[in-house]
Amino acid sequence: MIGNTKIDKTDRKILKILQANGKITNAKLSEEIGLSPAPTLERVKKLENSGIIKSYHAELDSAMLGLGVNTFVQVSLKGHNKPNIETFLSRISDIEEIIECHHITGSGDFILRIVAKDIASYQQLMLEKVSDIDIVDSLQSMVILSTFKNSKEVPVPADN
Amino acid sequence: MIGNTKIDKTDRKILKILQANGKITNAKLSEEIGLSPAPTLERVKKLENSGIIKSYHAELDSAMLGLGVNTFVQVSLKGHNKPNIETFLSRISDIEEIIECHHITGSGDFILRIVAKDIASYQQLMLEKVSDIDIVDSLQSMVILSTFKNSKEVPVPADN
DNA sequence: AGCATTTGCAAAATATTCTTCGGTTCAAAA
DNA sequence: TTTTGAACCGAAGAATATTTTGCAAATGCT
Repeated sequence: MIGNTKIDKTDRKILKILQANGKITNAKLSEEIGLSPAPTLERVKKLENSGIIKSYHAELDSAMLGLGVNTFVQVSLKGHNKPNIETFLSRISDIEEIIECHHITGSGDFILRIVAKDIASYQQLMLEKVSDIDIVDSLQSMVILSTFKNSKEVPVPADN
Repeated sequence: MIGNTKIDKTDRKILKILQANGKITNAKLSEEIGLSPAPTLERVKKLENSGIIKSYHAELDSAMLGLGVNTFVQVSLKGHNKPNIETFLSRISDIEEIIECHHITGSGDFILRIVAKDIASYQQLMLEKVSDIDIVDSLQSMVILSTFKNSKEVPVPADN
């Protein structure tokens, strides 16, 4: 067996807190869940080793970094076969402005999440690096005007 | 003046590293950027106080939590006026399964990111809590089949 | 039930890390 | 040249993380 994964109420509390604040000290975390530091740390380590906690990240303010354009793009490929898909993925995997790529059901084949400095550099990126891929059939951009919710916290359901 | 914000090459290194690993110790971070711990911490604090670093989060494995369904939903409202938009936002703001909501250009008015345990609970959520909002005109769900890229790291451009 | 085993926890000791405080260098401006 | 300020370093003290030990309750087995 690789890893046992029983999540109890205390673990769920921990997960909720660490999603909201990944940099909380173990001491404060233990206070909030009503345990002493030692077993608290033990639980966190177990959650990390089991893979339930995948990683920790700093979230930046993209506007302050000069990344003013934020979009979703629906991509359709000319053929939906495996080699085409793999070609597409390998072409976009190195483009750091493309921060998400999901294979989806529905009208398009993929949906991308892209950030860019401005419309000009966004256009350049799309023309030179995405439209350029010859198996790309159609692109539909959705520019984000404003974001009302952007939670880094996923609900943690009771597993029953 | 609120906060001065000059980002140099070292700051960009720090931002890149903290995006990838929000829990790195200040000691290791200082090693990686070639500085001693003291000025490293000073820079991190400055980036936090300026708002460039907004927060830190643990990233969880949603599949391991039993959240097997992951979707994007395009939402069109019946009227695009301000009261309608505000009504819509207030209705969805409390739904924790809706983890993102963006106002967008294009065919729809909003795009949502939703997580659910399974198709049944997803359907229930959509029917009872989203379709139910009477100013919602149309919904188009895109179910994520697989995710090829899900970077928590935004490119940090040189500001020139 | 009775015994052994496991699990979860707390307290204390140790190790690591953070954080602050002078002191130094360096470059730009007066 | 002198001054000023910014950025850095090293060391010391404070806070934190981590390990170890031992206890108690729950669990499993005969």
